[in-house]
Amino acid sequence: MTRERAPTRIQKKNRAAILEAALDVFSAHGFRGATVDQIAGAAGLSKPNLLYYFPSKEAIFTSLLSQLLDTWLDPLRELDADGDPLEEMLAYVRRKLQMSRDFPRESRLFANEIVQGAPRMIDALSSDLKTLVDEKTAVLTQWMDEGRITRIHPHHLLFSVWSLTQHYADFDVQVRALMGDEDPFAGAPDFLDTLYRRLLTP
Amino acid sequence: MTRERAPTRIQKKNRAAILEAALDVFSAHGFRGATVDQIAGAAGLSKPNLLYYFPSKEAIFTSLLSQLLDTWLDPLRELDADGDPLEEMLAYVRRKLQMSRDFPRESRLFANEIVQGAPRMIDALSSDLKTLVDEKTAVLTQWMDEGRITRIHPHHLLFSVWSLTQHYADFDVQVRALMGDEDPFAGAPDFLDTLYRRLLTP
DNA sequence: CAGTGATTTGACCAACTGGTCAAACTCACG
DNA sequence: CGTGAGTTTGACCAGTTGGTCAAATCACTG
Repeated sequence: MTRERAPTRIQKKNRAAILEAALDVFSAHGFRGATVDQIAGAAGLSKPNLLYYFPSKEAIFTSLLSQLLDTWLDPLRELDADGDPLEEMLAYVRRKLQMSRDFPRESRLFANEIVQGAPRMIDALSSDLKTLVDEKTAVLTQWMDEGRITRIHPHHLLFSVWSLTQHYADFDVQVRALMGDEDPFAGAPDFLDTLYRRLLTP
Repeated sequence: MTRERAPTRIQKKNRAAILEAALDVFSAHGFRGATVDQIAGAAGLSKPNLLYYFPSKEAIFTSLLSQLLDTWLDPLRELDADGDPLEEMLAYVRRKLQMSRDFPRESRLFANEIVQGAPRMIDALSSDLKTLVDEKTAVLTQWMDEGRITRIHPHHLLFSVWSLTQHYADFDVQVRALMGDEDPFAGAPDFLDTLYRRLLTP
């Protein structure tokens, strides 16, 4: 009594192609700046054909968002309350920086959306993300109470990790325009390691 | 033999109203997401009337950009090579944070543009901004050579200031969704002061 | 207060965009 | 190899958008 049939080979291939193309286009132009035609073209489909797989542009976008948000938050989820506080934070920063290098489109997709007021994400932010952040700030606070890392405002500490790492993905053009040939990701790990070591060592 | 007449009272008033409205609308929706009608409405003008003052949507945008870029870079310009290194940097961070609090629209305007590849700003970035950054990184490097602040990559240091401060403007919705009632700008100055004091003190 | 240049507007246009639909085509399976 | 479900498409539509233009209105100057 399956409510929906299993997806066919073609469905799987095309849905994947559409989401991949949509990530490309949405992250580069934002929701409004992207056109269905553009996405269809990038996915190698005609516009009506694309709309056979997704009911609307909005549906593609939200499908993409909810699919990616989980992955995006994984590095924070891995922060282990039982590990060594300083090493846990340094490892978290490293994971986050790697995501900025390896998945800049995902970063820009979220950046675009949030800068414009996150009209399609605000619910996820104030539920899923908030829950996770509340949980992890509690861990940080405990570490501080135990005197194992410097006492600083835990929210601002998390924001600092996000902004410092995502900056390399979101503001990529600017970073590259100013650094010339030098690879930003060559010096960034050391810089961030030094920064958080000095900030967090009590 | 004036090539252009002096602007009339009405011209001054309307041009200013248009740029103010354009800042509002562009910063909230990005270039493509903003409509001329929206800007005209916000400025209290009809669309054709607005286009009497600016030849196109593009012209409004670039006019706005070039007008604001100068102000936006002022905090960095004020960094004084002859001052005390640590205090100069801390003051710079403070000025930058204040701009994020007092001019979040300007911050988001640039953020929107740069995230999308800065198609209309790339020239300004690689000329004006690059010149300024080259000059100031030289100052930072000298301070490091003199052993007056920690030796770290100067570019990454500047990027860190930008990302840490502008985050509060650009990602305002997210920050507020996670902090609840608490005012982000209450704790931020202390956090950043601690961070840079610890990072830069040799 | 007449005349002239500055300002404002309604009507309009062409291009673009998200989305629909019936018809045509393709594929897997018995 | 026929058949029905799954897939693709050309033609089309309505709403939006950036921009134009001639005509009307307004504001300042002599």
